[in-house]
Amino acid sequence: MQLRRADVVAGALILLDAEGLDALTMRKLAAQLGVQAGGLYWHFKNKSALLGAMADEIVAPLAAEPAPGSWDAQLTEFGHRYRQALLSHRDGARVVAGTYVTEPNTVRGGEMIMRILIDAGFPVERAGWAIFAAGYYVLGHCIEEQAQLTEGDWAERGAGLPDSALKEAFETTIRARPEERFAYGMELLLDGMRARLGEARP
Amino acid sequence: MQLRRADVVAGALILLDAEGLDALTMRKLAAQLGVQAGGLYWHFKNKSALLGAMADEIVAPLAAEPAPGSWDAQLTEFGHRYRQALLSHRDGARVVAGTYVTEPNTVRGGEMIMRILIDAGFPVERAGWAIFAAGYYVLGHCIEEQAQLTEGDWAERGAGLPDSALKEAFETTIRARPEERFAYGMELLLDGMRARLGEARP
DNA sequence: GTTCAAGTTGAACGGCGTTCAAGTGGCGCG
DNA sequence: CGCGCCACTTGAACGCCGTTCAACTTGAAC
Repeated sequence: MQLRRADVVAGALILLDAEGLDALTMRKLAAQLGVQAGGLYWHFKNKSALLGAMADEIVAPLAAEPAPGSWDAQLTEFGHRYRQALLSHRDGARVVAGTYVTEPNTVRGGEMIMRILIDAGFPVERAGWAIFAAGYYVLGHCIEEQAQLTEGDWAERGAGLPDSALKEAFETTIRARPEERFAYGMELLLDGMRARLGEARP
Repeated sequence: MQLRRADVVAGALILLDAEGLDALTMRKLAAQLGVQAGGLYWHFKNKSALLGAMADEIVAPLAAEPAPGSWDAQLTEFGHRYRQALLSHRDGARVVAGTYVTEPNTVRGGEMIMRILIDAGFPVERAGWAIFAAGYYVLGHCIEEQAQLTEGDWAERGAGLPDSALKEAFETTIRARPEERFAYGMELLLDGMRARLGEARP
């Protein structure tokens, strides 16, 4: 029974969910697929190409059309879809952050969201900047959200802090409902975009 | 001649600047310090503790008092200081992103910026959320900025894209003056914070 | 049934982080 | 001044990693 490229990616995502990114090894993946490690290099030129294919798979939901509505509602929906996609696999955010892909889903998603902002009235350049900014925010937020799941030692980290507003903020922040916290940051950026659009200086 | 903890960190930062994060190896660092690799483990329990100490050193400029002024001017200044600190060492942003530190400079910087937002009228929780959001943005932006320096292959990446608004945005975005692009994203977030403060629903 | 490319093996290479018993050197104390 | 001790270093090993490559096997097309 021979492997296809897609089988390797699927197997890699299963292993990722089971053991996390740090334990995702070419040898372990090969073993799970019933194959020797070297054989994987026929399908992917190296590990990072494999991770790129995994990232594109993770991000696949972004290639779907957004629901009709105002540009800011669509952008919000997009942000939440992005977050959900990243959270749908263990360490998904780190996988996506570590690769720079020009594969189909990533590209389609990017085009979709660009169109939303351009139609709303942003010049191409500003639309690009705003999307990159939002992308950094979502990725950073999700990386931290997933780090919390993996290591149970956030309390320990907080314990290293002296008493201060920082400590209080740290503790309430990491205990907050992540969904709500995520939406807040998203709204901050959206307020900024709305303000600039309203004043015709986007 | 024996080593001190601080000598190890200093040597590590020199090696980082010379060869980048991926080539920062315990063996290479030891060689540069005129020592065997195992010896480093007397000073740091493992590599990630060393990276944590490096991160705190990189971020040291954030422990300084901000110049007097309005809260939003101070926050802007802080963001730019953060960016400059990250850019001041090769791969500095990746080093800082990969660690979670409770060391002195990191803590002092965090307390400083919390105070700015709280004095401006944000409830502690919202101040924390806003700062985390801004932090993700700065880190993400700088990681990308530094990736550009290291690999000269952005053009090649763009070439993989089909013609579209995305391609145009991609190309103009990555060629833009990074300082200007950075400031734009920063302003987006600040607009959001100002809006929420003005309407008394922070 | 033969052919031939697609796919796999198995072994090796060099490098990594980390551990640890054994050694050494500098410093304070008597 | 000399001694002892402990902070620091050695040197070698362990187990893991990504990657390479010549040799082998398979399976489908003719």
